[in-house]
Amino acid sequence: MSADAGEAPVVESARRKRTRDRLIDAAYDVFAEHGIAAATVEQITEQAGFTRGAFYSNFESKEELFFALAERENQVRFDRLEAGLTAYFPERGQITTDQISGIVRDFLGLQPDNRSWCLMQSEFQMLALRDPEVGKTYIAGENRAMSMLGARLDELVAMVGLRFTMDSRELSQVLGAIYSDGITRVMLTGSSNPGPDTIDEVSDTIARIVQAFTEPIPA
Amino acid sequence: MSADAGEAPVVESARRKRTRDRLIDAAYDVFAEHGIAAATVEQITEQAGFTRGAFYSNFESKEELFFALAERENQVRFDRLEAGLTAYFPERGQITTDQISGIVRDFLGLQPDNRSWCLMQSEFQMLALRDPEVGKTYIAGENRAMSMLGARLDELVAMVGLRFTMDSRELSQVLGAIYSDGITRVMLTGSSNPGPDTIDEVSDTIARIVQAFTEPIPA
DNA sequence: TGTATTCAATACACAAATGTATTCGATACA
DNA sequence: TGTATCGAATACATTTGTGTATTGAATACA
Repeated sequence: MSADAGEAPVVESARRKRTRDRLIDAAYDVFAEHGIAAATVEQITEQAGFTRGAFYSNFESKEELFFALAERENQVRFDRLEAGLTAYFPERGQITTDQISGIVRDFLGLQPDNRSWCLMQSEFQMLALRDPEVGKTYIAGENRAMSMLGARLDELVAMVGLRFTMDSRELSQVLGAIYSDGITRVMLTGSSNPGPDTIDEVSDTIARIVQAFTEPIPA
Repeated sequence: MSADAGEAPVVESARRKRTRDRLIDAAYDVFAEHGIAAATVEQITEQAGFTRGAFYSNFESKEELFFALAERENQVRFDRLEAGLTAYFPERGQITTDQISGIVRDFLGLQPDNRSWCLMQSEFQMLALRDPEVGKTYIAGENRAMSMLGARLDELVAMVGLRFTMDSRELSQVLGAIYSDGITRVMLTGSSNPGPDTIDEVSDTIARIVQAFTEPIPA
């Protein structure tokens, strides 16, 4: 025990941070391909170009690594959604509901990297369903995202002289559910099936629901 | 090799069927608790009151056991949904949209055993996302259910002089997505949180959407 | 009742993954 | 430049799960 024991180790070296980040990147790929439960520590460290020593020196467990991954990516997605929503409705003034449909289509179609992220979300949800502690964290993230989305949508439709006839948070939840369900179906039918499940169809459905619960602001 | 080799073993003994069924029952519990990947053959057979010998004598792999489970339960759920839908709208004649809301609430609230089934559905979906062959099977089941639901809903609203303003299959998909998302949230907030996520709220949302996309049949 | 067959139990050999104790090289710092 | 520290590599012991080969009890059948 040194003289200044008890002092919290506030700094993490740059080297350590790089290693952790590379492990998280690798875990993203490996978890997406095999799932958290089936993924091995060896696979992750190999993908990252390390041996297992690096893992155990940086994380307690696979789960801890997953939560670090989820937190990082959740924040990235949250910020991107918020920024994207703002960027798409920059100018005040009149806008038609048809234009809104087009915007929804564009916006959703542009979301990159959906496959791995969707798989991570599902993994997270499964953990949440099986462990109440994880459940709290998961729900907190969901609520944060839905509240932000609801508030943003309120602002945005107000800009074009409209308002929602359903609570915007409830509507956000509905749209989120349809979106998740939709992209899952798109991924599943994917290249093998040029059938009716496309991102455009999902966008259309979302636009139709938005339209059904929107009305002009009375004067 | 006996004289009549090459003859297909058409019958499965009653004993064998009982063993398989007990293993499937046990797998339902074990998969729900730990997930397919984390579940061990030992856990399943122990839960069923067998040793691993019984498993390897009846199934090739955990996955084969899961597909047997999924097929059995999928059929049960499908039949129950179809029967339930019919039972709830038995008589022709006028009915108000408020009554429809009540019926939706009742009907959804009554679905038993949601927790394990939802977990199995999620597990199935994850397998489907990672394996195209499984994906085809999964999508086929989904499409079958949604088509049935859409057709049933068409009949039912027609009975009370209404029709949908959205394709009934698309609407079914929307309602299904909201329902899945909703019960997941209910399970997650569950007993720990008497907040806004209740089965009643989910039912209300569904009823509101049905209402928004329903109109009287013009004379 | 005796015989054949079926099927789960048992025992064993093997593979895979884990976690820890230790080593050793690289970086920081004096 | 020398020394201390940090962090990843390595080696090893252990655990855990798998799959198969064999056994033996129960059931079917004559």
